[in-house]
Amino acid sequence: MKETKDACNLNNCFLCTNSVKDWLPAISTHKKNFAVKKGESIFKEGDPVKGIYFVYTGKVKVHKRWNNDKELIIRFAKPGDILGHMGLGNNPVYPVATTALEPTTLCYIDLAFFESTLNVNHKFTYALMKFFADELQKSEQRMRNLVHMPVKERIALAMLNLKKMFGVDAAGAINMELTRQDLSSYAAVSYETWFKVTQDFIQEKMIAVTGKSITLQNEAVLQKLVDDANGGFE
Amino acid sequence: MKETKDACNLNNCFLCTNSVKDWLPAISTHKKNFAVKKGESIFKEGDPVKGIYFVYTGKVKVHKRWNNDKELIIRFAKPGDILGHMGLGNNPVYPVATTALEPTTLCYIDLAFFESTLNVNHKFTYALMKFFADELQKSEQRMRNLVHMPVKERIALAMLNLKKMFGVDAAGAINMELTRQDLSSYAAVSYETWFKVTQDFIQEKMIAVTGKSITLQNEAVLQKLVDDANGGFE
DNA sequence: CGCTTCATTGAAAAATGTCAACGTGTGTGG
DNA sequence: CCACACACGTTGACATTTTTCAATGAAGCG
Repeated sequence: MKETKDACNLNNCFLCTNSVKDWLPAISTHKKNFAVKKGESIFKEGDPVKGIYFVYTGKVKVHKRWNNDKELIIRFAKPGDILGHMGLGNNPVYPVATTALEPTTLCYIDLAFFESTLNVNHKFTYALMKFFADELQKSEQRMRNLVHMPVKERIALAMLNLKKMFGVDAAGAINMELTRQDLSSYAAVSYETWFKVTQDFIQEKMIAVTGKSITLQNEAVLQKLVDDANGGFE
Repeated sequence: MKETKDACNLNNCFLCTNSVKDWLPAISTHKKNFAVKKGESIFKEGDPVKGIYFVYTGKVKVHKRWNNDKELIIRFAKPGDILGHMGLGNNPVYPVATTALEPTTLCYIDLAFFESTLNVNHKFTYALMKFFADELQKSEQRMRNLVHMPVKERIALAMLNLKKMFGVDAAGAINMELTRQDLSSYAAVSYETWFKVTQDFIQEKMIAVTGKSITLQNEAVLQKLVDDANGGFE
């Protein structure tokens, strides 16, 4: 992770777009920008919290390790999102790890300046509170889904989520390259299981896979799988 | 749920303890107090969000339904906690249900006044933001635990959590009465499985159960189960 | 006393993960 | 350019875990 200059023009991250105008100069002085290479870690589980990151460009996975070789991808972060906010509570240690999935640029402010910002910049505090409320809602929704949904449905849901989050490219493929390991970690299933279910989906013409690109060919059926699993409750 | 007078003296809920002094009169005028009977629902999944609740006394479960007959208990709320905040994001519908587990008193403010509070009362917004950050951290931790931990460990963890959250009574039993259904929903396992594992724990003198009281007799072993499952990662 | 509800238990089924093997490519050093 | 090792995708068989189902027993209640 390398510090860079001028990567950010104060207009496309959560911090800047949610700050009052006259606080921007202060941000400009205090912020740092970083460039992160694909596959590089931004922080790891257990690292002491020193500051908070805002994603400017790129994509990042937020994950939690399990038993040395398994992991669960909690969520993805994309431009406009926040990283490292879970360390803001009482526990001064990051509870999750974050890794760039493609070249990523970040805006960073240290905890001290972050606290000043919260005190001065009420618009930001408010926006942050709302952001957390949303994240919490998503997290609890996801918790229930992961706990109760069968594997097939979880994988269908994962694919739908990815498309919703990252959109599709010109060819119609989900605009995100993930290793198969990552895909299975996101759906919270073993790699082999993920593979087999995916084969089924391909057989049934619900998705198409070429290399690392995934195209949803029949979103309606995938959605129906998920809906049926929910039994009418969302 | 019945409205009551004078149930709250402005000093023991999240709202009041985190507000600036001169905002308390306004709260006093706008707040409502409710008494909820054991087993009664405060709001249900899908209900439109009208306001936010603060637990004054009692205990509440926050749960999400699944397929008409299964549910997952997301978390518990006790005095000082907040209910209904997940509706604060963009989605104006409660994503979870809340049900009183014993006679409970609540403080309630409607959304309009809540928004005014946020605008005026920055101390409160700040505290709320911190609260959400903590909740989010717990939620993500719990998500990973529920996904990766085997049943036995999940149940051990559930018991330890309950003790940590609610403490013990004079006899040393966990200070909370839950139906066995609720217990299994909290550990995210089927009722029968919960029962069988619990029997094992009793055999091995790790817990004792009399009626609805549960006593942890060997917390260290339960904790070790959980720690081992985590493989050194917290 | 009969009925309903809940607790308890065992057996069977279903879902998922684990393991090992095989093939296919891909890069490297000779 | 070839041979080899190595990583990774792919697959099937198998083991394990967990749930589901059904039967039985116990307990409360009109």
